[in-house]
Amino acid sequence: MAADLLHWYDRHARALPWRVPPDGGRADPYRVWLSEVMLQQTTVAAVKDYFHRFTARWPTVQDLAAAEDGDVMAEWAGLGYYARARNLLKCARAVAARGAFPDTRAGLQELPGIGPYTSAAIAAIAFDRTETVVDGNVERVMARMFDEHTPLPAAKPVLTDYAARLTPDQRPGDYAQAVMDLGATICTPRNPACGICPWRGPCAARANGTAADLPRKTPKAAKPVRFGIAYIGRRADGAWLLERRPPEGLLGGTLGWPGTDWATTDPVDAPPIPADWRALDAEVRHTFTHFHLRLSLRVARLPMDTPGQFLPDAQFRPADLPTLMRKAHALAAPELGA
DNA sequence: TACTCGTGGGT
DNA sequence: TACCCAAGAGT
Repeated sequence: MAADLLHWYDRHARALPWRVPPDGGRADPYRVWLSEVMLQQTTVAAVKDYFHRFTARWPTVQDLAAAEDGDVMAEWAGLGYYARARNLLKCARAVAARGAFPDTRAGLQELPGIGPYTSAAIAAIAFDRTETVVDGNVERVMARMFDEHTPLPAAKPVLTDYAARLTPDQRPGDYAQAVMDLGATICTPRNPACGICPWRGPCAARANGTAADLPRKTPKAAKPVRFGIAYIGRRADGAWLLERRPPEGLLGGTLGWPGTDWATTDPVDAPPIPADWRALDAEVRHTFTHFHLRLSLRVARLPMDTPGQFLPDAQFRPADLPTLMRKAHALAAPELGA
């Protein structure tokens, strides 16, 4: 069964920057690790440019380990789930200190930001270990192959067991990528292309006509709306009033505009410094994983003797901000002569 | 176990 | 528009 999938993969593998060349080039553990962390809960299309920028700027794990925290956070800005960037640096420094990546799944999983999926992926792809990767694609493929109706996430252990049963001991890295590619291109969440699937023969859901209904998932809670105010201040010399957010929690470690907490009740105006703050009519609407945010904006031109942390205009790039803060800047900048 | 943690694209 | 979804990890 695995041979059928590998045969399909050999003919349909997509050209992705982090792939091992099909003619036998060696997988670079650093690039495999970097790509897998970036791909956590993130689409291939979103990752591509980030991967190229990171590898161009930091070609080895030693280079990344020596980078400044703020530079890495700025380079990651816009990709989301910023704990990944914080853990990326921790992991790079741990690997640089020990000399190289561990070459076993257990060793890899001790590192920050490397969990059950990523450890298996690196071990299989970079070190040719027979390990089973279980991501969202694999869960969906296994739920259909075995017509498993138990809803996720409760079904995860059985789906993992199914996946392990099918894993071959030849070409484990290619096989891992093949199952994920199958899920991404054929065994898709909606309208699966069962007619051209290399596993259409053994697939139980295909036989039972249930493929499109699997995997089942427990319903998610509705997202509440939260409200807040952000203050975009600019000094007479063009410098911007910005702050580094605390290293834990939402947008932890990223650069952003000072502001109120985000609560389900109307925010109380609380400027970071006294000034002639002016409210903008437009608000930023942004959706996070578990709530919607409506962010009101205040802008002010600030005198040169204003206390606080200012970033000179020449060093300020909106692209260094997370998307929410970038949206706020886009609305406020025209009001501040930028 | 269940929750937290971003963002952009597809339908 | 309002969902759903994406190569999950940490707590």
